[in-house]
This record gives sequence, C-alpha cells and structure tokens, in this order.
Amino acid sequence: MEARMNRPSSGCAVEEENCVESIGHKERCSREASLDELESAKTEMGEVREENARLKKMLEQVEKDYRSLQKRFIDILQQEGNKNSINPSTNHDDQDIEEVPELVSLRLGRSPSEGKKDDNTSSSSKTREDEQSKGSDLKLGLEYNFEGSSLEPAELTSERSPENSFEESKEAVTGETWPPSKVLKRMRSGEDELSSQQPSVKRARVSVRARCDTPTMNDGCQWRKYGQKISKGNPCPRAYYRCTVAPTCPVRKQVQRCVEDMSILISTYEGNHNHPLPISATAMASTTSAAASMLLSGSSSTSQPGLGSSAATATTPSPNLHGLNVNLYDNSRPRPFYLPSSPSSSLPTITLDLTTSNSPFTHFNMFSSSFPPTKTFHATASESQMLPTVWGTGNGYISYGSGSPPSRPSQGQFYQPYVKLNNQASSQQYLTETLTKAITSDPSFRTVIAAAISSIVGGESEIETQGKQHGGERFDQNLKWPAGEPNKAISSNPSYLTRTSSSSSNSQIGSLMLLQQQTPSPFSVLKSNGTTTTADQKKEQSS
DNA sequence: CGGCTTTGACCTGCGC
DNA sequence: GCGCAGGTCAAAGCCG
Repeated sequence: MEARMNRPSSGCAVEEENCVESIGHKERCSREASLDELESAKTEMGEVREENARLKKMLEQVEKDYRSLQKRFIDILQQEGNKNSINPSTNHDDQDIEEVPELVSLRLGRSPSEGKKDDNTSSSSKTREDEQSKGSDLKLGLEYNFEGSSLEPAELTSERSPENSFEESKEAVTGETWPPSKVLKRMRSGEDELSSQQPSVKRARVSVRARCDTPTMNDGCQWRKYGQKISKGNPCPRAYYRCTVAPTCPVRKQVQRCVEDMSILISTYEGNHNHPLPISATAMASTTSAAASMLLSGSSSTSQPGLGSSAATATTPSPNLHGLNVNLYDNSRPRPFYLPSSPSSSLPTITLDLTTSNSPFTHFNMFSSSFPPTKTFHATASESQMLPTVWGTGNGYISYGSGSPPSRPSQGQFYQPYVKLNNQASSQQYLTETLTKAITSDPSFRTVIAAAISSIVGGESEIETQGKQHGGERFDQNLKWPAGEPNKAISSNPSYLTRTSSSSSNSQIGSLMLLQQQTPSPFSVLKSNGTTTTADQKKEQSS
C-alpha cells in the first residue's frame, strides 16, 4: 500500500484509485460476507434456540407425564401394599419400589417372594388369590422398580445382578419352573430347591403357531438341537432345542410342523431364561412370558365363575378399557389345529396363534383364550399407534409399525418403519391418560404393555449397542437407567411409551402395535388347560 | 478344533 | 408288571 502510494506516475494514480476501490470493494465484500455469515449464524442460532426451546418444552412435557405416571404407579403400589399388608410376609420388592425413583428397572416376571406367596397362600380364599394374582400381574406385567439413589452401584449390582435376576427369573414371568419333576431329578440341587418351592401347577407352556418356511422360527435366541422324535399323530418329527445363550439356561423349546398345515410351525416354549437375553430375543421371550403369566394368573383363578362357560359364547360384552376397546369374545372357535401332544400335557399351555387372519382392525389381539373369555385388544387407528409391536412372526424379529402395514416385507426382514409423527403434547397427554387407565384397570393389559415396553426399551438399547455387544447384551442393563439421572434417562426416551419420534434409521418408531408377518391380523391366544384341551384336540384330530 | 446336528439308546411316566 | 410314548442323553459325524 505504501509502496504504491509512493509511485510518481499519474496513471498509477488511477490504478491506485482502482486499486483502492477494489480493495475497498473487497473489504466491503468481505465485510458483507462476514455480515452474511454473521446473519446466517444468527439465524442458525435462532433456529437452534427455537429447537432448544421446543426440546425443552418436550422435555418438560415428558417429565410431567413421567411424574404423573410415577405418581399413579406409586399410588397403585401403595394400594397393593395395603392389600399385602394383610399378609405380613409381603415381598420387599414393593418396598424397594416405593423408594424414591432414581433408577428405573423394568422387569418382567414375578418376584421370588411372589412365588413363595403363592405357595404360602395356596389354600387361601379365592379373593385372596385374586388379589395376589392382581399383584403378581402388576409385577409381571409392568414392574417399574424404582430404586433409590442412595443405593450404591455395588448394591445395585448386587441387588439386580444377573445372578439375582436369574433367581428371580427362575420363578418369574410365567411362574413356572421349567424342568418337570422328572427332569429336576437330574438337575442340580439349586434348581431342586427352586422346584421344591414351586407348585407344579405354576408351570406353563407357550406354544406359538406361525407360518414359517424355515425349519425353526428365529426368535433371537440361540438354540441347540438335542433331540428329535417322531411323535404320535404327527408324521413330522418334533425337534427339541435347548437354549444355549447360557449353559445353565433351563429353557427348552419344541418345534414341530402342524400336521394339518405343513407351513405352520409350532414352537412350544417351556421355562424361563435365567440369563440376560439378547435383545433380539427379548421380544419373543417377553411375549411368551407374558402369555404364560396370563395363563397362569388365569389358571390360578380358575374358580372365577362363568369364565369357562363364557368362553363358549360367541361374544361377550366389550368393556371399554378407558379408551381402548377391549372386546371379549371367543376366537378359539376356529381352532382346529394341532397342539403338540405331550406327556406333560398336564402343563397348561397357551397358544399364540399367529396364523389366523380374522380381524380387519389394527389389533392388539394378544391374549385370547379358550379358557377364560378371549380378550382382544382392539385399538382404534390413533390408539393403535400407541400400541406395541411385540414381535413379528416368522423370524421372530421385533418390529415396530404404526397402523396396519400397507405391505408386508418378505420373511427375514424387519418391517420398514413408516413413521407417523405424532408429537403433540396433547396426544402424549392423552396417551398417558389412556395407558395409565388401561394399565391400572386391566392386569392382562399390564402384561401386554410390559412385554411391549421391554421390547421397546430393549430395542432402543439395541440401537446403542448394536454391533459391539450384539448377542451379549444384558437385558437388565437395558432396562435400567443410569443412576442419578432418571429423568434424563426418561427424557432421552421421551416417548418410550408413545415412541412418537423416529430417532434413527433403525426401525424404531413411535407407533406401537402388534404386527404379524403373514397376516396383519391379530394373533389369537388359545389357552388350553393341559389335559382337557389336549384331549379335546386329540378327539378333533381323530375325527 | 469347537460347535452343532444326527440318531440310536436309555430313562421316566402313565395307562392298562 | 408291561408296553407305549415322550423326553433326554451322548457318541459319532459333519461343517465352518
């Protein structure tokens, strides 16, 4: 600049002017550019602020919902506690639950004490049993275990370590003890102790009928085939599988083709996983557990008058479950299917039939039964978006969708999420209200919701752990939020009931419903009470 | 070589 | 007590 000014020529002066002009222009340009950048940055900041404000609002809303639910849940627990206070040997989980929530643990399954209670009170009155079954339903259905912040991590792990979870889960969920007495004789003493605590009645099988071309239904678990038998009445051999996720896992399943329709695969699950499940298996496990627990809770109250007879009626009045239309009807009528005959047919068996397509609705047709009246959760369009897909059939993958799927993917694929963003606070509020009412009023629905939630929460965790921990995830870890930031944890899942936002490319979406792979219809659950139903079906077969 | 499947033998419960 | 059927075991073979 100075050198140029010192130049003597006039021409240079013009150049200088041009130069100065150009420099000034450049400066102006750069200033303008920087101003533009500033402006855009400001705009961005404004947008970010708005976004932040929106998020804050959402967070507040979610926290509000959370507190509301928490309050109601604690109320319920207190009510349960009042009921249990009749019995001095109430379980301690409730007390734990009533502590200030700091760490949320969703568990499916009854607590050990629950099972003991059952033992202790097996001869008690019906009402007592009903109360207990309600309580156990609550536990097995939707057990938020709020653990106090005062607990040290070590305590937490000691309380909720997988080993302890094992002990719980051994008696949890279905309340069943897997190994039949004859098997128990071969098993270790620890399991013997367990079995001795369990009445043999508290066992259940969950039979899943689904159309599947593959030899087995991929339910996410690892199975090892340990035997195969030709069973009477079915030319197709029955295969015996043992869960190999954990070496001591007592869960076994039998797989057999339906004699009447070879495309239908019947998988019968027995026992409870005594280990954290791979995420991909939690959906099936929780669903079958929920089904079994409902079966058991139903069978524990077999004295309910009119249930058996009402099952024969075509339709029973449909209570409106606080916004969820719960139709009670018997869809066990069209059930000429092969239920795996078994020497242990004394075990109550509940069948999840995923092969029927008898309803045009978006369904939450989870627990139907030939024993008590079939319970079908019909969800209206908006409600169905809130309802969970517990698992898809066929390959047993978890799938989340909203509304009736417009098209079904081929087997082995996840359903493609088609998101219906429904992020309004009002709908969330409505959802909260609806679910709370439903949960508090219907034990079966609690069970269903529990299965769904466990699937969802597990699925969420799968996003985070995908790839690095696959197959080794700890289910209980997935269900626990980090200590010290419960609300944050909840808030980070602002809609883990509604799942109204699609946060990733994963097929985790907000809408929750039950899907079927083969048919977008509900799966009906046929509950057979061991001997009677099996005998009936044998008659059907022979005829 | 380890894990899984296959398959015949064995065990157990139940009905007659 | 015997036979049947379901369920399990475990050795052998297969496969990646």
